[in-house]
Amino acid sequence: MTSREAKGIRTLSEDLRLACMRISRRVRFESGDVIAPHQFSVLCRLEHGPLTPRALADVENVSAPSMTRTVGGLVDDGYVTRSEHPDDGRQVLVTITDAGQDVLATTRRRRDMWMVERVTELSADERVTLTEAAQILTKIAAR
Amino acid sequence: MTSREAKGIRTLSEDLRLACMRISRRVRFESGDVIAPHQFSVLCRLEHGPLTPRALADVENVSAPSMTRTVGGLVDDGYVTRSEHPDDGRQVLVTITDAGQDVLATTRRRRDMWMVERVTELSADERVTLTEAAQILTKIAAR
DNA sequence: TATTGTTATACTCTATAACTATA
DNA sequence: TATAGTTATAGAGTATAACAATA
Repeated sequence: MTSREAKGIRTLSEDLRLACMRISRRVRFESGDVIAPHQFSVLCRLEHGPLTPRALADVENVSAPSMTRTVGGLVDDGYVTRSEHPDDGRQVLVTITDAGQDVLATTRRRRDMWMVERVTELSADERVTLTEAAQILTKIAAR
Repeated sequence: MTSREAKGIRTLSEDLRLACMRISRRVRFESGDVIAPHQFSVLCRLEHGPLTPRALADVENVSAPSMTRTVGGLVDDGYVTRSEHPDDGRQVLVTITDAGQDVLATTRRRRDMWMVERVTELSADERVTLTEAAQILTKIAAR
């Protein structure tokens, strides 16, 4: 790799990072979320099956008492339910409700709408470029 | 616009938004920031000149008392200083210090490094695509 | 009288330490 | 003895209401 290419990578990385962070920030502030970020994140984890508070705390990188509180709030709002674990009396299963699935879908729809409004204003060529870029960015986000 | 194109826009928008938000989240969690997000944001605002707490509160969309507290913390950490406004005895000027400029530069360097590591692993073709995409995403973030 | 900044107070989310119940 | 979950308590960051100083 030449030094010119290395400088290009630094510039590209900086431009990409800044754009992604600015877009993310604006989506969070301007899409009219009805639930808090930490609540949304937990509901996403429960989308494809119940989890214990311990598992939720680990995957969300928060303490067990914090997750107790977060789950408590979601229960109060009717977005999840607590039930006994079938095999282990110490554990609890947290399950998303229909209302929880609804708020998840609504939040995503409103967030996507923010981006749709902007992508619609682009040229067809720009959308082709972004379609290729989206695959690469998705790969970056996952690696 | 055909219905097929509309569906493409929705899918593209969703993919782009998710990738941007995931990248943003990982940068924030994995780049080892030494200051809190709200502190970083305020320091950025002060980068090109002093501002009053009132102006900072407005641009950051927080209350005046919250900004009093945030500025107080930055003063305690040595990243900004408070001084009298030359023309208006009610107002205060908040100015970034050299240490504040340093922490800003360090934070950006570490955040960019996260992205450089990933962009380096891509093919030259993929980087060409992302170079075009970065311009479009920057436009989206600004509009 | 309006504006700037701060203080008083309260609510939320976070944490660590201690406690209860179960494995 | 170890683990899961909760409760007790405290530390940040946010807010609104009230206050002092200045325009």
